[in-house]
Amino acid sequence: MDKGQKFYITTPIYYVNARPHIGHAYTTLVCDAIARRKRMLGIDTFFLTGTDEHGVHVERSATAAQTPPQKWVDKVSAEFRGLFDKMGISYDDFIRTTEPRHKLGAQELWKRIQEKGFIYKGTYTGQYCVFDELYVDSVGPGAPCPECGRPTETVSEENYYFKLSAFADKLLAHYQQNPEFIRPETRRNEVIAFLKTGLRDLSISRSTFKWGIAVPGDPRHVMYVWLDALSNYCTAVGFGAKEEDEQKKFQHFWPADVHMIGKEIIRFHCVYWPAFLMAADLPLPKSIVAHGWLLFEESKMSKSRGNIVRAETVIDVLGNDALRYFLLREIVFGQDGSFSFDALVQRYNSDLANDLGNLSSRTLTMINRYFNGSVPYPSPTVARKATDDVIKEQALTVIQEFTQLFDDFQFSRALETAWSLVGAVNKYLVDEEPWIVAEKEGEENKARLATILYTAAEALRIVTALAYPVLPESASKIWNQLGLGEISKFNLAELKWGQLPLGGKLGKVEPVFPRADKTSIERMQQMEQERAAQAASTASSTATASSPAPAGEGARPGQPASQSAHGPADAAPAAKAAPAIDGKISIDDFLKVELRVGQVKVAEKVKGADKLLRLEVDIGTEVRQLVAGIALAYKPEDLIGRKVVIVANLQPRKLRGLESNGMIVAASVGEDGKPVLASFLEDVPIGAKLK
RNA sequence: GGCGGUGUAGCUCAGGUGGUUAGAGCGACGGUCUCAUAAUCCGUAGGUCGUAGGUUCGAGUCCUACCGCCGCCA
Repeated sequence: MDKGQKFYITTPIYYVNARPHIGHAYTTLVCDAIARRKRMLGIDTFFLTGTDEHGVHVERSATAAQTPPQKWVDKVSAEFRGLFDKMGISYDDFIRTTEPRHKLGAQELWKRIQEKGFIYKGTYTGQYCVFDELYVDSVGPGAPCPECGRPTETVSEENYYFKLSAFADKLLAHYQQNPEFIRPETRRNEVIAFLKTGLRDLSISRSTFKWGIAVPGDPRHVMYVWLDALSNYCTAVGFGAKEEDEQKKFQHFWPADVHMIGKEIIRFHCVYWPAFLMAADLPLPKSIVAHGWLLFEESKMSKSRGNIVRAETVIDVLGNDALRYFLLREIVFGQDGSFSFDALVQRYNSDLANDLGNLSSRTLTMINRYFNGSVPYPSPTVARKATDDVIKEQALTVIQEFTQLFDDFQFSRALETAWSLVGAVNKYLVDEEPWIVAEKEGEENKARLATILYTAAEALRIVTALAYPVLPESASKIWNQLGLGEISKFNLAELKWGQLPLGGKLGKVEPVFPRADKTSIERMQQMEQERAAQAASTASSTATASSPAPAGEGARPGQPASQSAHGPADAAPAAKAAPAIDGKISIDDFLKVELRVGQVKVAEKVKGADKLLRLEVDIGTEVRQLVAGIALAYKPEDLIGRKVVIVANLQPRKLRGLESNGMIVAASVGEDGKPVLASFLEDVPIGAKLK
């Protein structure tokens, strides 16, 4: 088992029709953390990511931008790669579906499936959704796509089909026999439910556009993007290659151990992909893990609301590790999670700066001060107390629990466990008061001090080793400060208590996580605004063919950000972000509205309208007639003499034949929107302007 | 509409097979120490466990209905 043990993990390949954002970063950094941990455990690990570059979208976008498709995809692919490099993602390979090695491999896969007799030619006449690249046979001509709501086109095409229907039973049996195949379980259940309704054959070629991989033996057709894209998992490790070492690589790494995906592409990965592989007589991946979406919280504080947040923003202000830690700690893996700058900074400060960073700082500083920067010798007997062993025992427990949880994709809980040790050591230091012990004379006290600081430093080392996959940059720094050299060379499988070399010299001690102040949130928000504005201006000049649905009454507060591949959520983020940047208006916009205090002089019901009141309101300069829909909430007699706030410069409007010159300001309360008039605690003069 | 999930303190979440005063972290408030990154540590803060019924000696934990949110149904 251990001989030749390998681990092959993949991200989805990202569709180049969208710009990289924090959702892509999330998927990728989760895989990175897993890959780093596996490597640290001494496992031969291969971590793949890349870009998906074919399809009609790309062809149209490139055309619209008057750019050759290849040039277009080169540019966006480089953006993805640039982001991942900036993030320090430790991918072993970055595959692009426009590379020759991929094309050859994808065609090879096609040929194998064909040889086994699972491909046939058929004709499809009906509706086609260009955006989703899907045949939607459930709707008639002129109907919108049930998937994305965009108009469908009527097409009649001769295509190649894949005999997907032949695999329903086999797939079901596979799910049943391999409960780990689809994770989490709720997704597995969905797939099973889907499968039980039966499978129809799948059209796997297109002849209406050219930007794709030619179907072997029939260059009039290109391969269906998903067949093309999915095969990357094989082609990247050498499938279909002529070179012997590439073939060996495939033998070694295939099947993949984990395909990490977003929940929107489950069907493609859990149904189509294994069916393709079965048809080609290739081994199936060990497991397909679907995470949730990253949503952008509608902040109750109504602070702001970034639409699409770029990972770069967070990285530039707080660093890579802050982003990694936040996403892995805050979000329950598998579920949707929300991202906000507030939560990010809070997490950063409390967990990283205050807890871990400060623990490191205080412990190492004391070793520097009291022991000249050499790891002190703990006393085996005299100066030993039970509290020391409690820390040791807890550390051992944490190693176990962390391992179990992390390997079960429960990153959040794994980190929680690790941090329980951080907390325990901080408390241990307060309880043992090494700074007091240091002031006392005598060998025994000296030995006691040594034991305390050794215990703290050793616990710190263990947390650091465990946290490395999540916090590669900072863990390396702490490791260095502990005087331990290159952390990635450490074998995590051997992690146990007592490995901190006695007498070892500490490195230079300095803060690893400087506290973030309030301005960091503002800085990030500002960067987002600038980027969004910039994107909006470029987007207008290079508008893509598939423009997203209009924002309508504002994008729903839960835009998925973890789009991975051809899903419907692929609308260009730039355009989506543009209209409302972050829902804020300028002060000038606000000042356009003239709000004044007025006093109600006359109030009476409007005949024939049970909700309307006719009001005469004194606003200092004049008495205005207003018609307001507040009759259900206020009696006319209760209003007379009352001071209210009105919008004074609203265009006049006629209601029930009465001209209304302004609007009364009221809160809308409850489900039925009951109006509650705005008022003041202090007395205010009539005509006062609000600003 | 069908199937599935979910609704627990301000926030994010724990709460096998029903059983004393419903938990944690963060935030808030008060206090403490001083080695440390205005950090640590301690204490407090009173959440009808979505709503209404039901089963039971006893339900957050089982059942029913309803409400809300979410997902899947090519």
